[in-house]
Amino acid sequence: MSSAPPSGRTRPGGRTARTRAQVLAAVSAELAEHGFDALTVDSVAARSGVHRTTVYRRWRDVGGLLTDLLDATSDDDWQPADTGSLRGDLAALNREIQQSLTERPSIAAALIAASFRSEEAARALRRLWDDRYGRCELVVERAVQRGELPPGTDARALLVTATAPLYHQLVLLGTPPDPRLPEHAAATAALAARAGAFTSGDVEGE
Amino acid sequence: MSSAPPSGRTRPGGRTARTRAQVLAAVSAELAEHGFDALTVDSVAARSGVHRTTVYRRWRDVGGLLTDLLDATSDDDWQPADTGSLRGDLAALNREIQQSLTERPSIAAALIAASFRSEEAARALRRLWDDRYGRCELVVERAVQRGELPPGTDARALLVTATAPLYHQLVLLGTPPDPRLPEHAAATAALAARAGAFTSGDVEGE
DNA sequence: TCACTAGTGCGACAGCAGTTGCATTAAGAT
DNA sequence: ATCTTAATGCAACTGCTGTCGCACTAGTGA
Repeated sequence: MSSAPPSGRTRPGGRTARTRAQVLAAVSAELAEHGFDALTVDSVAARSGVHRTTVYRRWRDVGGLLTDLLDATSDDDWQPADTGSLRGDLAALNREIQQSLTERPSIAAALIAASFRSEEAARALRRLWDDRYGRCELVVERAVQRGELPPGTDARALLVTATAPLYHQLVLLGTPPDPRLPEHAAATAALAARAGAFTSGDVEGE
Repeated sequence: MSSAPPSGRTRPGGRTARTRAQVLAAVSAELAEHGFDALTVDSVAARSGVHRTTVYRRWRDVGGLLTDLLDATSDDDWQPADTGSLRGDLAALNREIQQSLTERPSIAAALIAASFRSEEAARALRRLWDDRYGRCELVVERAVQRGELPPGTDARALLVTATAPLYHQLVLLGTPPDPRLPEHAAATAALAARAGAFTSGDVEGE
């Protein structure tokens, strides 16, 4: 998961690396100044000093640029916070999500927008989410070990339920960010999970 | 909320109405045959037999076309199902949402995609959601009257929590539709709501 | 130091999106 | 029937996106 598709003996040396650095810096700067809507391959190329054709060849489109920027800036040893309680862990996670969707410039928000135009961006985003949700399953495992949750809890379903309201409000509904929403969504999901809502597909009261 | 912006004495008679019908039919057909990605103003114009310029003038862009199609096909007297229980009502609502996002062609999915390119589509979509969520508050009121929920329950927050997992899974995460998800998300939200998770901002255990 | 070639620069090109000015048609009013 | 003008048709234009062939630069290995 590094930069662009290799084609045989790649040559990651001086100039190539410099080109990539210049282009990614330009993407970041354009994103900060004009936002995602104004982000075009041409503007990035002009700003970076690299030729249009080179950008098109190596990154294909705006989605490719954002994907590479994401790979370059993401820390590969990310792990969920350990606050000692399921609710606290989920709240911390939700705060991170709200932060990443609200900050300016938001690479996450830009990537989501780009995923509707670029198949590469869509795949990159799904890989990212799959990776993150996978790591977060640890949160659920810890809660089970603490006896907070029943064994057999569907970690992925719980995590999606806890985080979905944030994405829905901020990305789709376009609601202004509510500082209490991360905690509230976490608390709600934790409450339902404790009641066994994510265990063996059956919900209390069914 | 009818068709296009009027500019004085509008003239909704024969030819204008015929043009609109032809264009909307073409949008629907293009959407069905080639999907949203291939939906361009030009292709719609060509198929409808109406001139490019006319489409650009009356609908501005793809978002405007989808907005008008939505207005034309939406029933203004929609109301949530009354199944006798909160959980049942939410499940029915979620089934409708899953249906609208999964059917081919999905105007809803296309409109969501378009909302990232067209400001008009974005506003139309938010109006639609605001309208729907507003009508669905009735579901929560009924539940309160039945004694299923505590008074003072935040209807909008509950509804968003109940429906968010569907949008998140289907639209953002790109997960294939799970036939049990509508019921499960509804049951989870109903469970949390009964425990007071959406009452006066405080959650049980805080 | 030298040869090989991946990567880049460059210009030209096709194609689509969206706009503008003007001519034409037809809806609605008298 | 006649007039007014909203709505449409038409053609030309700008600007942006993405591609292609060719020349050239500079890593990389010998």
